[in-house]
Amino acid sequence: METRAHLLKTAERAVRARGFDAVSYADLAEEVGIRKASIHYHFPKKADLAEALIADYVARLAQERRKMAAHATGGAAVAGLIALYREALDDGRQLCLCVALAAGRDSLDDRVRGHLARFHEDSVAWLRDAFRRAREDGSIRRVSGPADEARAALALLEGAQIMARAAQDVTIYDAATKALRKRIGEG
Amino acid sequence: METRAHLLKTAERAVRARGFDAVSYADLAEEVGIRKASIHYHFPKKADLAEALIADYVARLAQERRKMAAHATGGAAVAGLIALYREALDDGRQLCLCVALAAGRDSLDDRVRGHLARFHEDSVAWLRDAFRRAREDGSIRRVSGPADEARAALALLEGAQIMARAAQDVTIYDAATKALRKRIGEG
DNA sequence: GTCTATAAAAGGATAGAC
DNA sequence: GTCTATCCTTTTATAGAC
Repeated sequence: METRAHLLKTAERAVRARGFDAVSYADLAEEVGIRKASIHYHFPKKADLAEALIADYVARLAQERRKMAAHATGGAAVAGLIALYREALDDGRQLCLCVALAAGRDSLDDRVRGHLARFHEDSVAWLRDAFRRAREDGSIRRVSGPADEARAALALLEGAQIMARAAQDVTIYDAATKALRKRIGEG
Repeated sequence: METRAHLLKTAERAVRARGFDAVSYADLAEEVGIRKASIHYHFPKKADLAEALIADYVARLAQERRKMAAHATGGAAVAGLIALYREALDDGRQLCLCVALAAGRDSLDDRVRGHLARFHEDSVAWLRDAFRRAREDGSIRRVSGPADEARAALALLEGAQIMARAAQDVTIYDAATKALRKRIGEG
């Protein structure tokens, strides 16, 4: 793999597991097998690494969501996102990168904050559409306002991830999302 | 105020705003007005500070919950917790300490992890009882399983805090919790 | 309990050779 | 692109005087 991609992959895993501040160029250098000075060729400042990480992640997630939007019903789309966040948990070892970054120092970078804001807007917009469709096709019971449902659902998934990771136990994620999953029927 | 209490108060605010790794003894020393070496008298290792912080916080929250459990209905108790987490947000500047610590390095300390686990267990147990009462007194609509409702509610509140803090905007917390709040009636 | 002084290590970053 | 070598700063932590 090209070094830059290797670095991004390694850094993402580390940041999602331990937090941005807890990951150093020395850590990355050892894992990737180059010297830490070499990392500065790819990411001059650590803030550049943060920005590359989040840009990459947000783009990838947007793509995943686009794929899932093709699901037959709104309910199936929401169920897909619940499953995606469960996978991302990696058995209680990792958080969503956005949560990991959002929880850390509030002075990361305006570029990072921009990506973070866009991620949330996009996620909420996607969920809102899914809930709207679900209200039409009857695949989710008792949909109130799609916009509020969307924000509540995203908050639920992120919070469930944090609780599950703190306990290193995926079943907590399943318990926290159970009520929402049960509202999703055949349509 | 006694120095130790002053240190704890200052550290809690800083950690909840910026994350544990982003807070140094030098920061605290300046804010509290003593030399950083003096902090080691109260908290020899930084892990000792972490443990004191979380022990303090968990005990305080347990007390707050006990007070709120006296509310007339289960619904009023849940509404109280939603309001408490909203206040704790401090206009999008601070997170729940447990979320701030849980999101950081996974190798904090076994003592800290113990407090973290206990906090979640206690919170969920308290919420489960509130949902049970609400099912009896009719103060929350459509209560499914109280245990799952409890985990979902806690995940929702923590996730809503993170989203609101990332955007520095409390109204996001309100939007995310709106559906739950609307399920709470008079009883 | 708080101070000065200092150690010892880690972290981010740069210069310049190859 | 990657290396060695080096710099500067920050951070945690300790010793010992007051």
